[in-house]
Amino acid sequence: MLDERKLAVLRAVVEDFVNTNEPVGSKALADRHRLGVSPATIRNDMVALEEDGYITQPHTSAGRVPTDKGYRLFVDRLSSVKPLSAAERRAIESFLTGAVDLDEIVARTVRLLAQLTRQVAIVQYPSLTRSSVQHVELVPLGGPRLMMVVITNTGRVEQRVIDGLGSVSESAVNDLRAMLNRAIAGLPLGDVPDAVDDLPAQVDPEHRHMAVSVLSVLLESLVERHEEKIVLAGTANLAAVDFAASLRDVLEALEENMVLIRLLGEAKDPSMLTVRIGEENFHEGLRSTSIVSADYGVGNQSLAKIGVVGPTRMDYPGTMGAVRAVARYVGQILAGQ
Amino acid sequence: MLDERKLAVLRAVVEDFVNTNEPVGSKALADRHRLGVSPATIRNDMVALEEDGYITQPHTSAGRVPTDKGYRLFVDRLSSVKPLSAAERRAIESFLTGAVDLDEIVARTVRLLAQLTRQVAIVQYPSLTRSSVQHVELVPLGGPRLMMVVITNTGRVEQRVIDGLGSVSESAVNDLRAMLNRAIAGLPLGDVPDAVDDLPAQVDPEHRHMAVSVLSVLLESLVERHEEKIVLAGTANLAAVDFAASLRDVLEALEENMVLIRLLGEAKDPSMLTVRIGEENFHEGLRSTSIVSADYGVGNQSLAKIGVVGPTRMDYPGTMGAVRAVARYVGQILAGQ
DNA sequence: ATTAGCACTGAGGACCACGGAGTGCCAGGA
DNA sequence: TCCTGGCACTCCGTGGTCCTCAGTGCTAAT
Repeated sequence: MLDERKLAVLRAVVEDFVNTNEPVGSKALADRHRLGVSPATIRNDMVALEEDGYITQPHTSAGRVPTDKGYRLFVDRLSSVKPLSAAERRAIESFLTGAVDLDEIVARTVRLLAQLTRQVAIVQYPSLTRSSVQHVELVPLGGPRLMMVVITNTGRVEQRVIDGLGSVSESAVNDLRAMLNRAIAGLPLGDVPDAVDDLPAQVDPEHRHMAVSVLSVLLESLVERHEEKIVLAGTANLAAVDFAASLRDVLEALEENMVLIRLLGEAKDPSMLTVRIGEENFHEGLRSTSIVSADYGVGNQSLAKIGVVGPTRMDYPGTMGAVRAVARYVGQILAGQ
Repeated sequence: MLDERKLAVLRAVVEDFVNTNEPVGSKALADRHRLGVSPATIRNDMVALEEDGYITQPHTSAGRVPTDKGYRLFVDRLSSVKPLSAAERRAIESFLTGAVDLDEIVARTVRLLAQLTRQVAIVQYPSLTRSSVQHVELVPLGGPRLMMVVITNTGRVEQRVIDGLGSVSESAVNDLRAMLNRAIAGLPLGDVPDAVDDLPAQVDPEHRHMAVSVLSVLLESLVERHEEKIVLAGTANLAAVDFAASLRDVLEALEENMVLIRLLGEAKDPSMLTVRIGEENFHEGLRSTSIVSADYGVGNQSLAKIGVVGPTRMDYPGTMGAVRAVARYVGQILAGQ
């Protein structure tokens, strides 16, 4: 069905269309690629490719354009991830070193990725679920209020104000803090709920109310919003593209964090690149975009995802190379923190 | 020069143009507004207004369009801030209550403002400079590393990892923490540098190195990035507008945080609304946008700014009303935290 | 199986005519 | 002196027509 040459034609169509953004015809293909056959032959192959749904004509007497299915085949079988140039790798390093805290690492990463790919970059904050508790701090704020700060081994800090505790004695807070840290310091966050289950029983009744309040806020802060935080950059790059869907729809989709999280989250295989093309995206506004995403993490442990959103007509090998490289470097930086 | 009627004409031109986005002619004005004079008279007034630079014709035989100068006069003298409807005020309240921490307050505020104005909203995080130190926490991370967490009275938390300290003894950390908090808890951040100046001298020589490192990181964290954090929402609303400058330029400007900070920062008068119109913005990409901004804070103390970016052709009274109302509510919420 | 040749198709650009909104100006009226 | 009705003019935008041209599908020859 699809012999070598037909695949070569498809590859050429994708590459040319990505470059020129114009339907590509048989003659142009014969000129620009060394396929060794005449335009007429290419036309015959194109008919076959079109029957199989890999390319399509916008209208009669126009060249061909890849379909989503065509891009899919291209990504799966006809292309390989393009490694970054030395200059690009140096850029990554100089860009990411010197970040002072997690916020800055994430902010720099997302700008970097947007710049490398000239598309919209997305970076998810390291998930709390897979990290572990470094330390819990309790700070009396005066009156009936207390601030709780949870520090994780991925550099992330969650804080909450706890109110309505009645009077808070300094020593009770100290006791509770010590007890808490004894119970959960070093534990993976997933194990925290079990570990604190019987703590209230160990607190003397006078302060049990406070302990219960603190624990409930602690548990809530760990489960509820654990993966919500996402940062974007490079939306200006969208303006250059003309989408089938309106630009507005795309921008709107990008502002809905939950959508983005689901998009990134559906990667099949950790530490692998995932590519979702056009119609494969469940979200209406993103039907004419493709998303390249990858996990990043420390060691084998995947902490979160990064990704790039662009038109289906994107440079897949280059984008995949950039995403993969940035994901690796971020992992290294986080490991060194 | 500019009698009452000419001003009324200018006001009508601005209002109609904002509504329709089309040059407005003398006949349309006479029909839609009760100016009590004929189109011919309006035409004469328009000529005067054009000579003075308040309106302009895109081309002969087209209606008139306000210039930046015209909008300026409209904002300064011809319009008043439009109070929000009861429904809108309810929306603000329900939207902002229930935020658990500063991040969420800011995130909700910016989305709210974007939604109310149907434009791009900007919210700056509360400045550290005007707030004071609530508490400083030092947490040994094991080995030569230490985490420092500074909590301010505006709910903001800054954290830093300090490395390369040699061995860190538990008791030395405890001493330093206590000393630090004695010295600076409750102080405005601006006073911190003076207050810690002579602290190293009080530490026994064995741990002085650690104290110096911690202090330098502390000072750096307070001054360096104090006002950098900014959040955007509603960029999708830009897609509906067609700018003189390209949309790309506007989006690019919005991604440069330093530009935004300067834009917001140039408000003349705290607690007042500031409006910068078109050419008044120093940034190239924002020459065809207007920016409405306001301070928010607790009591008389201004903590930071919020603002809205939209086309010069915007509903100034409505936008100003929304910005003012949201600024006030955020202040209240922060005060209650 | 490949290729050259050829007739056919449809999008897009150039050109043109025309309707209409809006203008400036002038002369007459309050 | 200020306002108004009337009028000729200007120019944009629209819609129609024509033409070019890139690209196609088909057929016959290699």
